[in-house]
Amino acid sequence: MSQPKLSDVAALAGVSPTTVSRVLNNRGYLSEKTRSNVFEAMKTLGYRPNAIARSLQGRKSQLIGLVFPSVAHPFYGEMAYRLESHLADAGYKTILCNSGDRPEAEQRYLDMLLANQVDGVITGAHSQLVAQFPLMGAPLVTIDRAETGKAPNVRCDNYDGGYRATSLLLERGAKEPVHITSTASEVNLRLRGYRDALAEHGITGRTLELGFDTPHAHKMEMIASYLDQYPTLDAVFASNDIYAAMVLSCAQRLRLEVPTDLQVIGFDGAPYTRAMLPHLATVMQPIDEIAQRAVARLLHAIAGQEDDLDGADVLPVSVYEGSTLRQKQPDRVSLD
Amino acid sequence: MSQPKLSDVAALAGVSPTTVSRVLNNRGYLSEKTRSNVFEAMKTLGYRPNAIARSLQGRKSQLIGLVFPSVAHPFYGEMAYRLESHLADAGYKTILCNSGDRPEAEQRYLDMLLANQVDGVITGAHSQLVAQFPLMGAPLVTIDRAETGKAPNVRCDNYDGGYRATSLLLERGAKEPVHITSTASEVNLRLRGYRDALAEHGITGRTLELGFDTPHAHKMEMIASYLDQYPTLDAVFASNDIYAAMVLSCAQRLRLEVPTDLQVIGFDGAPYTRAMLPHLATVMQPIDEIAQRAVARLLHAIAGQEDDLDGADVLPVSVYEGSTLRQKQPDRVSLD
DNA sequence: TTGAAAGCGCTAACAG
DNA sequence: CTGTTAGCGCTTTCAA
Repeated sequence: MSQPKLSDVAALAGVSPTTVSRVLNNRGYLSEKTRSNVFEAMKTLGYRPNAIARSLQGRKSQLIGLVFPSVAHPFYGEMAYRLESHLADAGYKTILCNSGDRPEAEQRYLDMLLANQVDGVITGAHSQLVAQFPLMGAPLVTIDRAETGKAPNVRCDNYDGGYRATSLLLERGAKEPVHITSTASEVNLRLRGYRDALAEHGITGRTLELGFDTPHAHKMEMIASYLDQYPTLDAVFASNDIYAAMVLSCAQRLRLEVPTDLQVIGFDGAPYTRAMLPHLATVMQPIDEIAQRAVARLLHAIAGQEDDLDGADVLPVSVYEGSTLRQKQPDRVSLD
Repeated sequence: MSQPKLSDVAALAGVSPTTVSRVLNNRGYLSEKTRSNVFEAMKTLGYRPNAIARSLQGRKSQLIGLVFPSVAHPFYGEMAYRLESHLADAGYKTILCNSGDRPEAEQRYLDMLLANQVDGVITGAHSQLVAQFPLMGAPLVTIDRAETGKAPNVRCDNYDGGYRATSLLLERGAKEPVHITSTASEVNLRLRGYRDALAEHGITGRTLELGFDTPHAHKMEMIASYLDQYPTLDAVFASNDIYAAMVLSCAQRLRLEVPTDLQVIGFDGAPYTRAMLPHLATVMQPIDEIAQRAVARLLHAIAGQEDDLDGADVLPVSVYEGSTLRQKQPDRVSLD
């Protein structure tokens, strides 16, 4: 037989299946002798309990669905890595779903996950998912994006990140910083932070929207022609490190000196991104802390506990200055 | 009841469970009337078939395990994304495992996957897995690394990549190119390509080994001090784009002009890496083709077909020249 | 301390 | 065209 089953072990050990199950789950009273007998039988048969059968009979599959736009993206890749690691530590397995930001795909994945009896779902892509959350049948935790609806959410302090990034640009002498983002909606907290920081200096600001589905090459063109069109722009706050990196490339192409002519700061600060672009200033998300909190809240919900945080859980960001920002201005001594 | 089951649908539709199962699987002859009755009952109950139960009773779980060092790494992230997409298209779900290159972790993940009755495993991390392959119980396809043992492998032409990268550096005037890699083992085909290309020009070459577990900051130091120590080095072939990017940063720090003083070429060319470092020359792996082939071979094996390729499946690389290589030399006209 | 029996939700014979 | 029966591998009452 290919895969030995519990009853095979029982037969070899000369006990009942129930007993084998007991030693497997370390439940109830067993004599030392039976235990070792059973263990030995398991060894010799190379027995491996069938997780599927266990899930079927019990209520929990120990499966968690992860739904992200794409793990190819450095931020989501890092996040997925962290989440999977923490879930594995807690004895959970991770089903990976790349929804590509396509709502139908999200929907299909969600159906699939529920059909597979996942104990919970973590998502960073939630047009669909959040709407269905109340009636979903499995706990959901959302990550990163501002929540819509009432699903538990863990994210970094996007507003503060936007505010601090922009303030930093201004502190270092920027007069006209632009914000580059995918889409400038009203719920975009990074944008709000940017605007508020500018407002304090009486500046209005400008936003370049790249769109979600725009092909990469086109985005490059948009950035380049924008920088070209507004030569007075002297700083960029990009809503993620990819865009920031693209700005760096465009600047090089346009012979703009960074940070002299143009200061640049990004957002995310995933380790591999930092490794590839160590000079890029960025607002660093506490990725691992977010992952840990998300897992903790999900497991909490799975355990049937009330979610006392009721909604969002906002973690602090930190700023990495790199060398795409100008040096700190020495305190000016007023001489007049 | 929370989740309606097949028998609930049967009851509501006034038929037997078998019949419901039949319409679900579209098997056998059904009267149109029963079909629609059953469908309606499913609709009103919001029925969703329990995949776990199906797997238990049937033989296949439609689950595939993906074992990689870390999806946070741009190359593996992209690969995982592609693999998951192709697997989903074929109706398979993906269990994600980040082994971090720790053999015990690989072992634990493998056990977990088999316990979960995965129909197959795809891995890019196979110290352990490959060894056990013959007795594993589920088909395995390995990716990227040179195979050890007899497991089916899909990868790019690492030797050719190394050869062409190095040849290109030489063509563009390099006299002393160094190869930077994690570990310079005998089975390192990129290194072999590098050496052979150099040999044709009568050059010996030099290798800097960074190690697998070395912390990032330390790797940076190693590169910087190496470049410092051998000022005659005029080109770098890095075994991946991260190392190449690190070389770029070090060069900047050391005031080495790229490509004038130092030419650089990397390896991998994942799209997000390309977006972030568009000027970096690199040997591009055909990531999506590799993913497609790997999935095809795995499904083939799952279907019980013989694997006619018996071992490796090597896909061609392409070279992206960026601007970290010197310009092509104009054909010299001999005047003497 | 152990076993027998029932059943998790579904499908696959085998009737009819 | 449809239903009955049995069983996937395991755990869980309930008894002994």
